[in-house]
Amino acid sequence: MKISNRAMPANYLLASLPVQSRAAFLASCEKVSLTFGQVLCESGQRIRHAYFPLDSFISLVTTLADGSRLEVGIIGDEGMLGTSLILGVNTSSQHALVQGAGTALRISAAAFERHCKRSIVLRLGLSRYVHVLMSQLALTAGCTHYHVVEARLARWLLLTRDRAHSNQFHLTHELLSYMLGVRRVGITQAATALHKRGLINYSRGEIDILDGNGLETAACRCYREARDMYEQTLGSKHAAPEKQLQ
Amino acid sequence: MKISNRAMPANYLLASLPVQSRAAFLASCEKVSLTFGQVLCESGQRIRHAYFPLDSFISLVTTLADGSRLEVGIIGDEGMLGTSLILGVNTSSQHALVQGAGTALRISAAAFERHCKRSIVLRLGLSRYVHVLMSQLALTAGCTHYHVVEARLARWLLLTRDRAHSNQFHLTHELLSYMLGVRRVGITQAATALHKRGLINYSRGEIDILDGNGLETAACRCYREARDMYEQTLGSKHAAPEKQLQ
DNA sequence: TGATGTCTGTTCGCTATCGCACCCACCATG
DNA sequence: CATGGTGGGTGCGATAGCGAACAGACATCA
Repeated sequence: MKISNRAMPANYLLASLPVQSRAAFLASCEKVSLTFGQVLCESGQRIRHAYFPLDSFISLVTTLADGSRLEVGIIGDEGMLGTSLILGVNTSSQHALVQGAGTALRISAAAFERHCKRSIVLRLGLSRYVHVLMSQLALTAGCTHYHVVEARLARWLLLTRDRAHSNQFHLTHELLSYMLGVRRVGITQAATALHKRGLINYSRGEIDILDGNGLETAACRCYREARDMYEQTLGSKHAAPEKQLQ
Repeated sequence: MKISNRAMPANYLLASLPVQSRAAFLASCEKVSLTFGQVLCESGQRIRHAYFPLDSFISLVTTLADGSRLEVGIIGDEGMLGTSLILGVNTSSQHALVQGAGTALRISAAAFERHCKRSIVLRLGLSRYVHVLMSQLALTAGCTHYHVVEARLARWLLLTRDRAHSNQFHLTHELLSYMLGVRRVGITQAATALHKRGLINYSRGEIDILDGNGLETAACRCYREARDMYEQTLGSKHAAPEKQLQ
């Protein structure tokens, strides 16, 4: 039952909210373009806006005291950035940077908090996503610890594909190594292995997924698990999303 | 300004809530004893109760599709188990098992949700803890990935000490290896190293921290960071906690 | 056409951790 | 006092990933 009409990008988290609570909320949003590499919020800093990606996607990166960094989450049109605001906290504890350029709906922190206060169904709907994000954080912690780079890379490429809505996207090995917390050489080796198995192609930063199913087999099952968890909690992204402004 | 009166154990998360919202809440709670190894909720199962440890503490364990397990959080009298309920979700995504026997305040899921609905300050106070927990999940993901077993073990012992309120507690290498996701032998080696440096003693499961400050030096800075984050968001545990029932 | 910068591939020695197997020390119990 | 269970120590080869350095391939721009 996959609906393939991508002519009008939408945010499925917003689309999953009840109609009556959505109109007023959308009126406070503005559509913005996000450029690759843009930093939307920094760890420890005040959150100025919440973002609901439409066709962009955003990495959540945690920074340790010794400076090491690791991507712990990725947010596309299935989610939102700025969940802390739902919890009544207006500082972020992670960096957020744009991995895939595109558009997003943006709302100021103040307006967002106001809407959350006013509409219980809105807050509850978004709270469910906070729960999903927490579960995914825990899952990712385990995955990062136990699984080899090749499987993690495959998983990451699938996550990106789902959010980019395309089998092709731009990503250098350098950047991937940063996301997965390994050396660039480690990515090159894993990517070479996936390439030899005919699953992907890449050249100078242009990655092309040739065999999505094969890639899913190469990935750890964490990919499926995270996806299933989302659908169990928030319903299938593709189950007749209601029409949405913008 | 450390208050050392431990005669009447209290849960500091509850103590941090405004007085007026607390009385009714506490009336719905009952004091229960938790025994070592008890499973309080299972991944994917319905949550029956929320728990606020008094002198017990609880491990949050994530399970991957391939069966590997990893502890991703530890909950003592600074927090609570069952945060999903605050988010309007009544299934847990992690296992929770009792690491340190003792007492806790328990409240049924239904009553908990009712109180959250009624009292905004209650919900907001607990929501801040959800934020802390999320931040700690992200931190732990990075720590687990980058830091060596010895530093992680030191951190874990300090976390446990804080929650057990004692420099001595019972924990076998076997169990520690399970928590940290490494071989038992890996723990033995790390523990031997810490022992040789005069930081800890242990024998047949009885662990004794000899030099807390030294152990903190041996641990990665993630320990301090997590602690600081808690205090920044929820205030110091030891800043004159108001008197509390039970 | 050449110069420079970006992206990818390869190699080498090194370390942390793994998996497995076995042994020893201590304790409780019959 | 014998026995079995639990907790801890040691040793060995295997391996995933690290750090560093270098080389080639391609693109852009002067």
